[in-house]
Amino acid sequence: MNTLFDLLPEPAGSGRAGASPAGSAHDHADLLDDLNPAQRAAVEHQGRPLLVVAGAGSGKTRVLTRRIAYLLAARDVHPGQIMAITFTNKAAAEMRERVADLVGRRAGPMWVSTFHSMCVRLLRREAKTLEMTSNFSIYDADDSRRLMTLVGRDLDLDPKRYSARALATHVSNWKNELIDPDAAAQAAASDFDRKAAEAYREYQRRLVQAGAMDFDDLIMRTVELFQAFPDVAEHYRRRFRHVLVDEYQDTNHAQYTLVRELVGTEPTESGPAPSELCVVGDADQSIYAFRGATIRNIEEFERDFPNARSILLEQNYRSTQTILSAANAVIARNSGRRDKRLWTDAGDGERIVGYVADNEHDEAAFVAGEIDALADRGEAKYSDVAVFYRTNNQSRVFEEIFIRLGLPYRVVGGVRFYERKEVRDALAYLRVLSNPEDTVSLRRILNVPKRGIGDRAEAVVATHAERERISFAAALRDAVDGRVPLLNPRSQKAITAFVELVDGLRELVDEGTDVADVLEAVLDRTGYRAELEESRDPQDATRLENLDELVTVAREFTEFAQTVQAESAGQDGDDAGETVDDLDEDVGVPEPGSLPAFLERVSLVADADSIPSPDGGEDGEDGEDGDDDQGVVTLMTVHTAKGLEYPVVFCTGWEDGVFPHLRALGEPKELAEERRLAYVAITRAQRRLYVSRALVRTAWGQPMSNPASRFLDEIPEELVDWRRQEPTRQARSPREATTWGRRPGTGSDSAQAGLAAGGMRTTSFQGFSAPRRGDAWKNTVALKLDVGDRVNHDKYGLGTVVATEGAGPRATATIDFGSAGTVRLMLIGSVPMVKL
DNA sequence: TTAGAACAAGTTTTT
DNA sequence: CTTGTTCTAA
Repeated sequence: MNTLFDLLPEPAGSGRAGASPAGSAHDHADLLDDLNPAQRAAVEHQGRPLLVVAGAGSGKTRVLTRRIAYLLAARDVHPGQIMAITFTNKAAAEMRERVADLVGRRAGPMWVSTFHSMCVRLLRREAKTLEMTSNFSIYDADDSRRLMTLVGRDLDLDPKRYSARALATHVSNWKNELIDPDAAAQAAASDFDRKAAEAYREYQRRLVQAGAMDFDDLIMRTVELFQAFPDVAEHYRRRFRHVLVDEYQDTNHAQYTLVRELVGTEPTESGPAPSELCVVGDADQSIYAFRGATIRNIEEFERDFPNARSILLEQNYRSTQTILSAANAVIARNSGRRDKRLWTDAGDGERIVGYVADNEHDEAAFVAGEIDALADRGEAKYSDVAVFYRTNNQSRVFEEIFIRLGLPYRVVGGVRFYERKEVRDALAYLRVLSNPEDTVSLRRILNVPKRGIGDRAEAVVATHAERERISFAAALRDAVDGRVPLLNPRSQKAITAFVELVDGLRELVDEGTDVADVLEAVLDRTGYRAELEESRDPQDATRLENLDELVTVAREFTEFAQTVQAESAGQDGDDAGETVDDLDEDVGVPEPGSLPAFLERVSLVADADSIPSPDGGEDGEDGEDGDDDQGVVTLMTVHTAKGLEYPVVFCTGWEDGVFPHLRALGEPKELAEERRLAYVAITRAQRRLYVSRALVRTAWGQPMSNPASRFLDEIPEELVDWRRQEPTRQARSPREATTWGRRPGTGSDSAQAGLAAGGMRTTSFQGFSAPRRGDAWKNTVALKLDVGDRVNHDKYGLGTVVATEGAGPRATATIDFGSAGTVRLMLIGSVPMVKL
């Protein structure tokens, strides 16, 4: 929650008292002093476009912030000429703070923001140019999906074949590629594309009608703004002479184009010379292709920006050489990448610890035991430890065991605060109050809580709106006046009550009531709170807490804005020097502390969960610390872990089908991204790294036996200290993994061909110690099986195939092993099984 | 209109 | 096994 306020303009005079004013010759020497040569070059570079290829832990934030400070101190750049773009609010806040540490309050007029905030700010300013309201709502993925559901229904699309989700994804991809509805229709090659393009057009029409933009629009419309109005683009180019982009490998095509438009690529007769561009990123950490990020942008930077310069940062200040060597070895398997080898002068450190668990519970128990031992030995606090997994559902087993052992932990990610139903409901009310035409929000709350306006009534009103070519909100008013045919009196009454309710609430807003008080009124007058209070469902108690939390957030938001205003009123004109132009008047930007400002903030800061930082300092809102000031263990997906670092890291679930994920196994591109994900995971660790896998894992209620992750094989064996590589005496049966003692014939039964190999199983079947060379075996199906085939499996013995699914590298077979149970197995790679 | 049952589907997610 | 969505009966 803390990031909610970090992005507000610094209260005037809040610059750190001790910060030197910077700007003197003495100061810029300091700015370069403790940098390595490559970092220094990146900070000092002038002129041509600059790409800083920053390996994990190579100090890229330091380079960025120093560069900004250096621009101000040594090159006489005005802060108002600087635009720094990040992907997350957290990164933006951190950058702003660190620059402020260096240059004090001169940092004020810089634009340091996310792509999306920056675009919102521009779009609100230029709303008139684009002939739209500056008070537009911002739709997130959930809103988009809901709107698409309505569109799909109206176009009579079969929701099975054309799910709102799929359509919304398709549209999002188009927008990321800057393809408008016309172009989409034009290029549509398949049936699906044609329908989707049709849906796209309608979807867009409705967005406009609702006075709303989705996340992708924010970028795309800004690009359109620049391209359609060259004078507007030129205006901003003159203003922002320095553009810096963080995490460049995560940009999509639209964002890339935006950056190009922002800096300009060629000098024109009238316009300014291109602005100075500096992008920082690491292609090896590109893990968001599924969201439209295209690694191409960083790979082709030199082609996109001719005459560009690249600087490579390979020295790492985070991890031991052992960890870096593992990371280097894994990522080296990706083809076509720019060679890059991280190194450190910090020494080798401990070996990586490996563990092969019988099942996921055993794996979790191992992790918990290790954490406990590390804590006992005083080698790490709980807050030094992070546990990574590929998918969110894997957190459960860890939670179960941690709870049982009383090990304090915190799960980061999953369903975020602002994605919770009750929070979204409450916000939908606020959005309707702020923007009456926001149809998606309006229809969301129409019957929440239940007030007798069912699907039928809603459909009748929607039809009326469509026929009369009026908005849904207007149609509701028609319903009140009895001008909607086919609406039964009961529904009409309910709608009237609803409209009056909303009108009453809107009066509060008009009177200038604080956001928090409006919110309280919403919860009370609608009966939303009462309904939850009456419920006996324990989940509803949590919902109430979340709503209270939201009220608190709103309260703090207003108070914070008031503080800022009071302070800056007192110190007007004192700070930050003269403004560069009218940009700082911030036309169209909502009044600080107002309802629209609040809504913008919560739309753009979905980052509600704070992550306990490894230094033990907790920045979360629920401050219950672990005992003895040890903090808490952090659990999260690898994606969430990007950008973070921990002294001790557990990489769990390293199994083919889990990590790399099943869906990636057949696709070389996706597999490469999984490998980058593995690289990210490994490079989070500072001192100690653990890698583990489970032989059997329950997936969808069925036990699955997964082979070792290929990424494990890719770590040089001498770096790993395997604590355990084979199942002990137990757990050969997938059915009774924990209670199993012995099973007939184990070890000596001649029918158990696989097991007869005895100790050799370790090397042949698990194969860690003999990493295979070449990738050919990996994408081939080891066994072709059909229903009815008999097989002999190293672990489970004789079985009969009862079902097969998928094809090629994704093929799985469900096999009945009689007394050993029924197991679903993947047929890729080295299946320890033969067909009879 | 609503509540309950049946049913299907199931990565990752900075904004 | 979960979760969310759609269908059916009151």
